[in-house]
Amino acid sequence: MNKGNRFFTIASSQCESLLRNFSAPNFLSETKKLHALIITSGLLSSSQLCSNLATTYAQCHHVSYASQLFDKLPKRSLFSWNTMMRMYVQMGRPNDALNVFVEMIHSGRGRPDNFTYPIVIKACSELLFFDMGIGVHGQTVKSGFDLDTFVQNSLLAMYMVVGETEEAQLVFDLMVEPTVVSWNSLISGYFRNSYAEEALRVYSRMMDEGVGPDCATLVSVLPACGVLKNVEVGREVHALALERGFWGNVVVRNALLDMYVKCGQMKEARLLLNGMNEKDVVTWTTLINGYVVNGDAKNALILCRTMQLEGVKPNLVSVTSLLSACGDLVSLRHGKCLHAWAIRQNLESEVVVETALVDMYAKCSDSSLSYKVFMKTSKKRTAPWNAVLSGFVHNKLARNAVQLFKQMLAENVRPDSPTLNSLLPAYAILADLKQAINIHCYLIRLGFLCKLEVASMLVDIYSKCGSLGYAHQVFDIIPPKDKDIIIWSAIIAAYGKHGHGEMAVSLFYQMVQSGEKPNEVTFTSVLHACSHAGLVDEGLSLFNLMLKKYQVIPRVDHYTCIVDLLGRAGRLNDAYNLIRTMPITHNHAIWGALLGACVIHENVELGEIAARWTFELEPENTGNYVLLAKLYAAVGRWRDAEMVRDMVNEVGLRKLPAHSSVEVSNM
DNA sequence: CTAGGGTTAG
Repeated sequence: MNKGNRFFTIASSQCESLLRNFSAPNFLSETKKLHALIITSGLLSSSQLCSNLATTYAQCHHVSYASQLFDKLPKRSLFSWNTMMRMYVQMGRPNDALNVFVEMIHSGRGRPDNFTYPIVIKACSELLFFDMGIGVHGQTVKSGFDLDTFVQNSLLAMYMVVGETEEAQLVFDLMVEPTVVSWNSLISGYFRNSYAEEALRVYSRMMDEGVGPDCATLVSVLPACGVLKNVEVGREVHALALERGFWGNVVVRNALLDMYVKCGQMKEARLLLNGMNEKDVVTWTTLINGYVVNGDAKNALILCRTMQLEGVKPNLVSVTSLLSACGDLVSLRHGKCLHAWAIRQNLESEVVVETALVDMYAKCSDSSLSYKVFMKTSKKRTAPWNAVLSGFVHNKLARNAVQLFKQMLAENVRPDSPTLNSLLPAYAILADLKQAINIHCYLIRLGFLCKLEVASMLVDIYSKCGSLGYAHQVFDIIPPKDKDIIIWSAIIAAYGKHGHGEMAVSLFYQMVQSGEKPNEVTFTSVLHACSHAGLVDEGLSLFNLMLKKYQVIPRVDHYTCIVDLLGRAGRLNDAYNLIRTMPITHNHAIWGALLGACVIHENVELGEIAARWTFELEPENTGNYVLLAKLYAAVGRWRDAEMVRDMVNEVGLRKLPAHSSVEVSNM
């Protein structure tokens, strides 16, 4: 042996024990040094050491060294197979993990064990490889590993991920001793598959059976309390968190905070935040977003300042929420500030931020900027298209919306239900029958027509186009038992709009008979139908029905319909008294209804009162001046009529220009 | 060595 090499050699037993200790990513450089030492010591020929080195590299997440060494191994231990697969799953490469698994099976060089299956099953569920997952499940049954708790838990999780809740429940029911992990998977799985009630039921069963919950339990059950707005159970969980010492976990605290937010308990949420001494960016963002979704955008922006003052930087999620707040406040100034901030933070090319920016500019009525941001986004995702579409419709740029939708199809971007929810109102604005038939055919082809909200919007579109026949056809497609209050209201409004009062009223009673409880919107539609068709008695009795039987608190538009009804019947004083005695504040519409009636019945005294109110409440509407002039002319007061007409011209000059169109250039 | 968890646009 060469004496000079003595200091640089190392015994293979030493290597083995060192390698065993280097089993985490932060030992990568040590592993590399040891690797070099093994080579210079001539120990690489030892297959045992090579195997150890490969697995250590796998545990250090060094894919290329691990796989190079692993591929050359003459004999592979089960441990090394498993470690390779786990490395790939942990590195977010489940596909490669499955390739290793397939190689293992086909080469006949290894038999999967109870450690292999959970890794493989996890890879299947991450790839949504449902069929393969079932196959692996079958293999576990054949080999008897399906009785292993870890295997069962991973199977349960996989079935939940792919949406097979019944299969998951079956796995759970067959477990001899489900652990807290099994219960947690069941709870969060039901929640993620939108069975929130079931999630709560499982939780209470778990508590009844005396299974000790852990942090994950609380974090799994709290979102279910949130969507169900079940603050009672939420408070119980809160108490449990304090009692069992889970309060120290920031994730639990954030989940609790979000539960209060989702239940609309903003005061409690705020108190909770104020009482926390450790707050992370998620804590703040949860409350900021809470203010936004609970309609208090102003406080969201204020809270952002507070957060920054406490030294916490907003993240991508915070910015999207805050941009939404700016849209709600129609505050272009704040929105632009946030846009600039997002650019500085290099967040502006994140899809969620881009989408939020498009949406914010649209809500602030700046369609050009909205479109400009959209042009810079990646056009592959549906979300930015939806945002710019809904923005166009929001700003009444219906033609642009339809044009953009066609472009979207030309570029093979797949529309989803939000796309249609944004787009279809554009067709209602256009009121173009040919276009309506076009989109109708398209919806049939894509199978979107079975969706109730889509059908309801189509009813509205045909109604706006003046085609009651088509509207009714669409209405009839929906089976009676599936018809909801929205589609009923749409068809009632359609008939009402075109003066078919009797039909509207008849449909209203059909709806009641079908077991649907009319709401304030339905009553608005049917009352409007009555006033439009002059069905005075019918309208009054329906109004009575609304107050007495259905206990609907009337809004100003209900009163407007009644004023219109009474007015048409010549009962002008009754109408006037109703306005004066109703328990809510009047608006321009109700006085407009009275003014219209006064013109028909040539009542100057009340007409002047009504007109004065409309001028006050709606000074830019020239129609009211025209009505008053018409009234004066009808009773022969020509000079007064002339004077009012002159006022129209003055008002007309002050009128704002109509919305400008946005140029949709070729992309 | 293996299984379960929170905030996000339209």
